[in-house]
Amino acid sequence: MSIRLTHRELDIMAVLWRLGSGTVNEVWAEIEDDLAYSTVLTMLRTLEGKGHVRHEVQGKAFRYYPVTQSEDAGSGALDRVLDKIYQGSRELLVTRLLADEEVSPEELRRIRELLDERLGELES
Amino acid sequence: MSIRLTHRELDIMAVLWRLGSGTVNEVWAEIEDDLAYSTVLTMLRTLEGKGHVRHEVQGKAFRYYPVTQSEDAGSGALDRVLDKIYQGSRELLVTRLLADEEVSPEELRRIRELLDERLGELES
DNA sequence: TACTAGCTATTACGTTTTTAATAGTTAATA
DNA sequence: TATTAACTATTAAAAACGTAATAGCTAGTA
Repeated sequence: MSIRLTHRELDIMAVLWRLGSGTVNEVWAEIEDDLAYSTVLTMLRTLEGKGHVRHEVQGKAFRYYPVTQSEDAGSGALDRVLDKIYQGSRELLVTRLLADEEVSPEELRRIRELLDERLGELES
Repeated sequence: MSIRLTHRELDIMAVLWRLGSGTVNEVWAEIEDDLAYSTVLTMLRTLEGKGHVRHEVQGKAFRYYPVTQSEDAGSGALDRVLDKIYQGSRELLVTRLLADEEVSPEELRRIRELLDERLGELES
């Protein structure tokens, strides 16, 4: 079975993926919701117990590093969305993804390039 | 806050979205995992309590209809994946989505068309 | 009408998740 | 050295999830 992070676990992993690493304090500061410091601490220990993060001692604090990478957690989540919501249709998913007003033409172009590359590979 | 279905709730909603509607029996038959009939029943009642489905009496059975539509639940889930895993980068997400070996050239072409349309809109 | 198959309603319970208070520890510092 | 600020460790416990047994109801049918 694919890796399955809980809601809150994902919030915390996301911070570590973004920062590369973080102390409890750093993670706590980044989390949007108003959690207690000790809650974040517990969460990180839980994640460590599950093998998703590891820590090194840094002064008197622990510095946590992601072990599970976003890709590994991501593919499961994305596949699930693709399967359950968009019934396996990547087109539907992409349609929805690009329907957003905020997508810039530049981003669209880069994505098209990406597609062209991929198509080139297949046709050669 | 966006709609947030639990894992199992999503499984069940996915069936209803696909079939359009379903009795407990029908949903139960479609769910892959080996659940007790009463579990599915409970789940549907829970979903009804949360307003995600409604039912009509059909003979002696209930026929359930989705109230929450896949798009509504989907955007939340997709946005979350986009945000937390791919750090908001649609490119990264699309890259991953199309990296899959199983994607056919036809599908890629259709997606490219989709992109071209969208770009056309923006440029005009 | 009595029976029964097929449903729904009720109730419960183990597990996981989430949150957090508070106790203990340690490294710097007055 | 005594103090304290900044951490980690321990312990609880409420809430959410997931699962299912069993009781109760009802429409058809023998």
